[in-house]
Amino acid sequence: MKLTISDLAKMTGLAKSTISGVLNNKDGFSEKTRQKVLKAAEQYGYVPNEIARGLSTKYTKTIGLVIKDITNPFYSKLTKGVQEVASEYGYTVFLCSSFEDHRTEKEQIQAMLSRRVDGLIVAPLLEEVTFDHLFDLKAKSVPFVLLGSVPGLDNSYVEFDDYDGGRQVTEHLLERGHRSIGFAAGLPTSRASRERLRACQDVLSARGLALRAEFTFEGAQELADGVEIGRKLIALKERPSALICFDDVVALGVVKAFQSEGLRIPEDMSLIGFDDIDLMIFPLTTVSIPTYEAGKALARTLFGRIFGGPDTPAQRIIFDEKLVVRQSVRTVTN
Amino acid sequence: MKLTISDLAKMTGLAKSTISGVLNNKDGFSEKTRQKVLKAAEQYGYVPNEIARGLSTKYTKTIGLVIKDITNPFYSKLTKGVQEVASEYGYTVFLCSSFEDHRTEKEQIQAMLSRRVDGLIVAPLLEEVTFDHLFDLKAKSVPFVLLGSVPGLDNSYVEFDDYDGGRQVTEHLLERGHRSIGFAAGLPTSRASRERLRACQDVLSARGLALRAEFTFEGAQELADGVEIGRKLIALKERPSALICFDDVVALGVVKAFQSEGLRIPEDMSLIGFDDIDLMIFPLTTVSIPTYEAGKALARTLFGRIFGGPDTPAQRIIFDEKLVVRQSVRTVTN
DNA sequence: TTGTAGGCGTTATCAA
DNA sequence: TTGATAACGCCTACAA
Repeated sequence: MKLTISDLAKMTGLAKSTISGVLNNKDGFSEKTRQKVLKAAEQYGYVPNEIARGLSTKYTKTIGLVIKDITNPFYSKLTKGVQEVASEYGYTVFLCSSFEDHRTEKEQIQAMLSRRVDGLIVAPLLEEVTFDHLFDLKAKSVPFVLLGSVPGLDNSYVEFDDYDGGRQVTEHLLERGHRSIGFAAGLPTSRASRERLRACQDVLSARGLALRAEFTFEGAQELADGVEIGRKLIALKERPSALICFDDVVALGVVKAFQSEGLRIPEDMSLIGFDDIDLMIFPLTTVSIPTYEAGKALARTLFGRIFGGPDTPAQRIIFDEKLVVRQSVRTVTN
Repeated sequence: MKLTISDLAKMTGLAKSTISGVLNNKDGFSEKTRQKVLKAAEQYGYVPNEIARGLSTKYTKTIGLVIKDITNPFYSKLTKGVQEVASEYGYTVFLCSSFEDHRTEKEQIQAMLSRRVDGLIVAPLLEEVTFDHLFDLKAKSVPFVLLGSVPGLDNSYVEFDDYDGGRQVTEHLLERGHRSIGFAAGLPTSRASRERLRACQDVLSARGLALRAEFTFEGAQELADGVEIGRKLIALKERPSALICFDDVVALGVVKAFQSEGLRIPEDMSLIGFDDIDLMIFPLTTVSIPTYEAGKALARTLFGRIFGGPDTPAQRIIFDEKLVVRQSVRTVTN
């Protein structure tokens, strides 16, 4: 059914190696045979079998991308960046979502490895247990790049300065006169969320302030979680004057909860998010994060390592986060 | 470096074929050797090479997914559905975006084919030129499932009843008293957009009404396009009393444009979208589309064909679109 | 400049 | 119940 190199050899009366050589642009062939081969390949619609090629060259022209959730704009933009660079290189990408499950993450990496990807991009879940599977990759000298650093692992990574982002939003709120600040943190598996929270706490405590337990939430991930948190806040006797949300999606949920109760942002509470997602019509003050660029950087770094070999020095690329002031934070005058 | 089946054979003193047989759960091996093999594989961390396996079995345990834009919630949800089913089957998915470019679509399909995917899911661009590459797939009897039917191509597909969705929204507007209706259509490559537009025109003309040229737009795809259309509408002396948008993203853009000019939806114009995307806090009347379910259906249908062989009858799965009434359409009383 | 032979890691076939 | 041996489709020496 499918045409192979041997078929072409028979048809042209040439040897397999000749066909292979011409098709791979090696030199040392007469113009005549070259044309003959090219014409035959074209004519019969020969499609090289990358699987077979991969088996013999050790390059599958394939990379794996393991993210948390493709449904989140943060990751879909990142994915877009990765894909564009990959296709520039003639590479195809395997996409897997870990869905915030640690075991799935491991299994997906295994699956990619058994498919002999040339490299991996992983947005690893942060968790207490272990990063063994990532250290394993390093030990096996599989090329990979991480989104976010892993302590003790000397490997290339791309990350955002989440701590600084957290600092910026907190200072912005302080400048606007807020003293009672809440925080809707993400899942414990999110490094970004942790860093932002930590920065917030640091900045506050430097001013002799602190997050109050009843204004601090955890595990916010989807819109629904934001709605839930919004409802809880509404039910409280006293509300923080401002809430920092782990990301825009969660913030949007809070907005939704407030709107449905006839409350308004920022009049009834100020609100800040992270990501600066496109699909935002609410004038949310947020922090822009160059996820698309990061996706490209991840891919470029990975290809650097794939083509550069195991001695390629580890890269650390850090993207800044930048406060984008809109109208969801009001100025408090005590 | 990497452990192969031959290595295991040497280590255990058994033959390659024995190792292979045990590992693939074939029967006809004594419990003793079986244990011996399993233990060795476990102990030395043997990972089968799917590439080699693929070369010999013709199954790569790999499917390809070609969509238009992963950044659009419509496709990211669909992708999620596909992925979940794929991983149930132990399959990994190649993701490619055509970015609305016909040539890219063809190339990506080629790339997947050369990687010998077991099957393909394609959300094809609609365009005048040709569907040759899809007919080719059929001719080569590559298993594939389409999102949306292609005229004359007898192949499995999953689609949404876009015509009916268009009908529903138009009738809803008529019921609410609207007579001057505008339409922001998507790219000409979108079948969904065409169908909705066609339905709208049909319903209107059945009532002796018609879309006016100055209220009809084309090529709307991103938020920015919606903003643009919103601005144009604002600049007009006369506006339609309601605008139907090809999708929620575009509708969101229109909302944004109106809001930034201090105009309000639905007071200054009614608005309707399609998709019912999650990240919506604006109470937009829209049409819900089960994209996640469609993704699952696409994958299930594809696996049916992959495992069922070439004689598997073509499936046609049609999902209903359902009007979701919120508050972006006002009642007009003449 | 071209052809031959062997190998990549696996599965499948057939003897033993 | 096990073990040789030949594919699978391609690439890469090396020989002609």
